[in-house]
Amino acid sequence: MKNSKENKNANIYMKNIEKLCKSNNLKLTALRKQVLELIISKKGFVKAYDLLNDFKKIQPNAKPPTIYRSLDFLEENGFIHKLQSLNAFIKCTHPKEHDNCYFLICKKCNNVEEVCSSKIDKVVSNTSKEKNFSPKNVTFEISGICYKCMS
Amino acid sequence: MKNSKENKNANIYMKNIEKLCKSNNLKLTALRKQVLELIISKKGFVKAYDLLNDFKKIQPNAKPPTIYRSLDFLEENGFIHKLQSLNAFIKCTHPKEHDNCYFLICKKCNNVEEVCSSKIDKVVSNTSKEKNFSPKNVTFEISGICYKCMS
DNA sequence: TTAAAGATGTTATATTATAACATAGTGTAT
DNA sequence: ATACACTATGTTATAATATAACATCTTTAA
Repeated sequence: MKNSKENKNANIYMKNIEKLCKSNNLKLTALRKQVLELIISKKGFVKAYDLLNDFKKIQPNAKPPTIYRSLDFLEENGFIHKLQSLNAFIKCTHPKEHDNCYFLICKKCNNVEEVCSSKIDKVVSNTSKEKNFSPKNVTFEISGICYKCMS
Repeated sequence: MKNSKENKNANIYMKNIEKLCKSNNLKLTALRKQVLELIISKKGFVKAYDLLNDFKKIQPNAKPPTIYRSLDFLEENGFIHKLQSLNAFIKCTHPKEHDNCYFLICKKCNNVEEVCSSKIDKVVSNTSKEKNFSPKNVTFEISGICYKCMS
């Protein structure tokens, strides 16, 4: 029951990705799609080499570049994010809706909450303006303990 | 002339670190001090293995753990920061003055500006409160183009 | 239909980081 | 001063993360 619900959500998610790729003229190849499906099938973040091992079940002779190239494509286009403080990857919860996403990472349960906040956006742009800086990418990751893990 | 000024600044910086270690009961061993001196002698950030190569000029049989352990000590105690998006390290411009530091990283000239801003602190604490999250470490790195590199 | 561009396959290697255990130094209670 | 515990460092090995370089296949557009 729970699984079928998750599958349904995953299907909806993938349909959306396909639509976005079509409208943005992006090539969601079989490989890239399979890699993304593996990523979204995970509860939380995933490490590149774990992904590679998973992927080898589909395609036994997959190699690191297989995965890293797909990760590059998916990240460049905002379908996944790299968590820099963990060297890990996680799906974007709302691809193509805006630019930067921020993360709360629980050290205990490893849950990652994606936060999208105009307040943070503003702080980024204000800080940049003050410093005469032209921002391109923002890494904003707060690690700590989530409410579920606080006793 | 310029060099002697830099040496003087480095000396002042190290005196401050020594004072802080004394008052905080931290062991600034010869090794740790030499590693920190190498880091502060760099204009910007430094990669661990570059540091190791530099350090080998002093101590030819230095190994990765030599460096990483010192980096751990220096980071834990707030004397240096790790730039997560670059896998690199940089001295803290004002050690022990507060908790979190934020960075503007220029992709062109590789200059890194450390930013300490109560506005950012507030956004971190407000975001955390909203999400019932207890923050421990903050990674906040904006990469882009600095004003000197804008044409 | 064919040249160019893009995607994937494949081998090899670069880069970043830590585990595990041995040895040496330091502080402290006796 | 001695012996113990603790911390730091030395050393070997390897784990974990990521990319370079080149070959081949596919797609696209002229």
